[in-house]
Amino acid sequence: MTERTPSEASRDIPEATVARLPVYLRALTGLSEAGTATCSSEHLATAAGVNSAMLRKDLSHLGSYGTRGVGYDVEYLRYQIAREIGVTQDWPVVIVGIGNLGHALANFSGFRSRGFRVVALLDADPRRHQEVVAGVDVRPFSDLEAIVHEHGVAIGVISTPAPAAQDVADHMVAAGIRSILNFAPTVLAVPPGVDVRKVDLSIELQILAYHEQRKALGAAAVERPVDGALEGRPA
Amino acid sequence: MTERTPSEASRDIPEATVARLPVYLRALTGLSEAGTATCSSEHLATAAGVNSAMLRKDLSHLGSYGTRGVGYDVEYLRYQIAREIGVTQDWPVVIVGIGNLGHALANFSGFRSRGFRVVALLDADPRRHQEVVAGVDVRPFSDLEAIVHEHGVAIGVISTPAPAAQDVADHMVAAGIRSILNFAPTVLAVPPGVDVRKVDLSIELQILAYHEQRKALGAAAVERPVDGALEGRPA
DNA sequence: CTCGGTTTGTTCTCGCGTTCACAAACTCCT
DNA sequence: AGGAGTTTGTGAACGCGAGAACAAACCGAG
Repeated sequence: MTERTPSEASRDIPEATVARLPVYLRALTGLSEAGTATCSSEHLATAAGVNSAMLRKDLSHLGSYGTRGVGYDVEYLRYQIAREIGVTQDWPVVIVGIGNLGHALANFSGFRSRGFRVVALLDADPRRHQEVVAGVDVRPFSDLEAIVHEHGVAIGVISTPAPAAQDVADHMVAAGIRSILNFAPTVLAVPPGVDVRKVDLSIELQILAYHEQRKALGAAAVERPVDGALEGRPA
Repeated sequence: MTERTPSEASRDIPEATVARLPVYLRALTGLSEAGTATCSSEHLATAAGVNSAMLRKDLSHLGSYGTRGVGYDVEYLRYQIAREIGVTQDWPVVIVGIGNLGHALANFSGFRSRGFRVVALLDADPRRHQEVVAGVDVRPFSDLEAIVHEHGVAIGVISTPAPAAQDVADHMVAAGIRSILNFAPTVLAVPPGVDVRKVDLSIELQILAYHEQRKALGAAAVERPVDGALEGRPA
């Protein structure tokens, strides 16, 4: 096993590794712009904020790029990771729901610079159809299927309010989109074969709040130890 | 072990469970608004998009709320989870970096409705200091420490461009903030005891792109089976 | 009061992900 | 050429999380 033929190695990369590859890619881009030609796993791992052993294992899943005793060629590794992720090609993307968040997403330069091209902005509200955001005009949601077929869109972004999200997702799937990035705070039901990733801003804050509360509780427990049953039980 | 005193049970909840509690909370709020008084683990799990066994195990970590043969009291469980997360109290939040994304975050109603209150918007650019966003006026970044102390801010949100993020984080930590939600595409270095969660929009898209490429490759392999060494290579 | 039906809480098992530790391999210096 | 120093790639150990399965507990009918 562990053949170094790309198509061999590119089989079954662990999900956790896939989620970190973009971080490595970003770190490598930074090193490249800084003029670094070669880097060790330790160096790159620090830049990516991970353990060096984990980095090496992650990279080993895509092949044996790297030279023992030397390190990794920044440009070469960057290209290999980009190819593995698939961002050497351009991905046309459509954004549905042009509210505050949709505006921000449409203007986000990080998409363009990382292989994604926003080909259309859609909104159900006719009052938004006059607008032009980030050089792209907002079109009616009913144009979705035509746009998907015209540009070969494979990835859709949902930034609508929660109640509209499922309907939008259904239409996306019907139009042939198989990858959805969902910013609406709702659980989406999609048929098998369709990937959904969700980004929920308030969930992240709530996780922080939990730990923050924990810290405060821990500090309070030092002052006044123990004591449990207090707030529970209306039943 | 497994005492049901809240303070006992609230020790060491697995991180994976913590990340799902907000989802359950959202699902319960939905059920509550729909007028549902009681629900089974199966019902709630479906609403939250998870397995019922996992839901029960998650809930068991915070205590034995729920009645065998009956299910969970929606309101009661909702309160217990909210208390466990810490969103029964209000968390003052400060947002730094009022660009497109900062605007969207400041206007995001989901924060307010889930126990978070934006007490200040900060930006280093003086041209933005005249603006009023979502009823809050944009103030200079140098006001950070004063605001943190005045309002007892424990959570900071960074929505600046990447190059400014580390500096902002440093000032936040210096001002006493111990929880940071970072939207800038950079790895933040913070001292131990400070929690950082990151949301990177382009990383999510890249993960989708990887799987999308995979699907396309798989489909191609069906047409033309086998054969390995093709795309790799610029040694 | 007893019994059948239902649902929770928990135990057990399995697989994945992370970390450690080391052999293999490369460079550079003598 | 040979050896010392470095760094990668990987095998093995460990811990955590997910799912299946089951006993305990509760309700309601008779």
